[in-house]
Amino acid sequence: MEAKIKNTPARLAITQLFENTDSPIDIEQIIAFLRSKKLKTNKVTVYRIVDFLYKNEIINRLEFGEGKFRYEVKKEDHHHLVCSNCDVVEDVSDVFIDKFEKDIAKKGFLVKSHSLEFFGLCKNCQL
Amino acid sequence: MEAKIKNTPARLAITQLFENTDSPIDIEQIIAFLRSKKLKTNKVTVYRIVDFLYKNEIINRLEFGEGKFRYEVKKEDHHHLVCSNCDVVEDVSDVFIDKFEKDIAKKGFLVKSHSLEFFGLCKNCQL
DNA sequence: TAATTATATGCAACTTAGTTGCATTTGTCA
DNA sequence: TGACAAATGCAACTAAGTTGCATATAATTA
Repeated sequence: MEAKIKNTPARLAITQLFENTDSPIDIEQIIAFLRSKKLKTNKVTVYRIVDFLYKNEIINRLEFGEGKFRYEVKKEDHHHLVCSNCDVVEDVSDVFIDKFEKDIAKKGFLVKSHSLEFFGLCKNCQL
Repeated sequence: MEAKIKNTPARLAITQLFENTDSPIDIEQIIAFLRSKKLKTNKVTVYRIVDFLYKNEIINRLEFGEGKFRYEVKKEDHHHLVCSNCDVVEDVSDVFIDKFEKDIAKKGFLVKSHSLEFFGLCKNCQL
């Protein structure tokens, strides 16, 4: 039998945030959101809730070379276009990686997950 | 005229290390190497040398979801197979990403760089 | 609806990765 | 062998994330 989860205000708010947010967010942004909802949740609690969601495969953990993690709700296999100028993150759907993974399997490596991100300039920031 | 670089013992040793190392290493490993060479270089200096090599595009900076950076000498476009069990890192050559980047360009995003890593189990660790 | 209790939280203190300012040292080149 | 820019060391700092432990609270059940 699974551990039963308690629907605390912090957990409900964070779940709601992830459901309504499209781009990958960091702990700081989560705390800011909680503050805006008048919840003064301790950062330790935030880390623990995020950790729980991550370990239960509800959210994904990403790194964009910033020296910290970002999180987003798990969705269909996709990758990110990260603008180095304005930090906008766009999604791109997966097309090729499956094939790639088959080639790798032939070499004897068992792929469990992958990460693919593109860095550059979005439409606006090229002007 | 470019800044003239001084060939200090630390810089020479670190350059040598990168030239002789195949898999991506972190700051801790660099310091361990320096110690093994009887150099008790301060960590600040190590960070500064690595930073210099990175900014001068001699080495690449990578993230494998560990909450820290790893570095390797720049070489032909390739990706990594990271074993979650024994931390061995294998290289795979790039096949598809160029095509992918062309598709992305059509959408108006200007790709400057990308990162692609696969996580899973190497041959040995599957037994 | 009150007692029970596992689950969740807050706090303070800690760790690890990386950074900054400033005084001192050291390669290099003339 | 000076002179001086470049590099280093030190100490103190920041930022991200973690741990132990005491307290609080959501949810169950009597």
